[in-house]
Amino acid sequence: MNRFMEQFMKSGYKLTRPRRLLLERLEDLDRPFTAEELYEMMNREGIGRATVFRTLKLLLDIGILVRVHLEEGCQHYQLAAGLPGEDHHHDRIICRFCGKITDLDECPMRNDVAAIAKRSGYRLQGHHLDLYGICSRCDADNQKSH
Amino acid sequence: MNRFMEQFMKSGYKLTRPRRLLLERLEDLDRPFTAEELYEMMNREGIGRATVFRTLKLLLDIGILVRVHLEEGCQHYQLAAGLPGEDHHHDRIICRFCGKITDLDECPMRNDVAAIAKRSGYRLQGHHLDLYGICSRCDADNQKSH
DNA sequence: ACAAAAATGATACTTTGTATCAATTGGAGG
DNA sequence: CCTCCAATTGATACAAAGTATCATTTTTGT
Repeated sequence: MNRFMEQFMKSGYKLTRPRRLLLERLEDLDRPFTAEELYEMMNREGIGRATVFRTLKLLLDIGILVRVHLEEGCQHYQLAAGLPGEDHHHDRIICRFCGKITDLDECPMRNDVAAIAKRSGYRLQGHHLDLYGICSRCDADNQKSH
Repeated sequence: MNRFMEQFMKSGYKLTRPRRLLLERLEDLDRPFTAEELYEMMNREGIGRATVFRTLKLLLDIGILVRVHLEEGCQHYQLAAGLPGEDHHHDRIICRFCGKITDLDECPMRNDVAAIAKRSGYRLQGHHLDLYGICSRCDADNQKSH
């Protein structure tokens, strides 16, 4: 009976075998995962597709999981508890030509977050910044072909 | 024969009836659209599903379209020419509890873009910033239920 | 231990595409 | 202008990622 199971029952849901197994697996999953990845794990223990997807939805409702939005195969899930407060972010530049992704070393939002939280009234937990452009290499290649 | 059709033929592709019709529709579409939306339009003129998706892919390759990444139903397409340079952006705060979305009135990135472009070597065209948190209302509701 | 309510899993269906392939068409060259 | 053939099309079947239905099973309050 881990912390997720308690939270689950407190929310008024029954703790069944499939749910118990799923919540056990969840403890190890510190990185974002897709529904399909989770389904494959659970299916090896005989748990059906519908149940996995239904349980994912419940966990989102309860707040144990959050959806994170990654460019590639964009529906991912992540433990809400794994989000380290305002430090959770994901900042990068994507080349619209070749798709190359460069992660930003420094977060351009670091000085703005507190002010935005104050003005907006939100308690901020993190962010996701995608800059779009043309990388230097593609830019050079395009110049040549003119 | 509009600018898209010229660019299409210059790239070595045949300008067929379905493609001509699709490129005509494209001229009006200034907002992001999904493949499905485009398919519905084209299908009314008797153009097949496969052709619409194939042509979309070609237009991405050629650079007439870019994919934009919106949270809701995340695969959208947009005219590359419609992107207004560095002014193209989309900044907002999303409540992880109720899903409420608040658009930011001022762009927190406005002062950082030039420096990032310089350091990264990318020619920046726009960005997309999602802040995540709990809105004041959900935050208050959660306090109460403890 | 029992009954009611909740949850399950098999199955069929939906949505958003992709692969196949026989039939058609655009356009380069004569 | 006409012909030919590679490129393209659309019908169809298939795939991946879910969702809806419903008869059966499991939990839990008493």
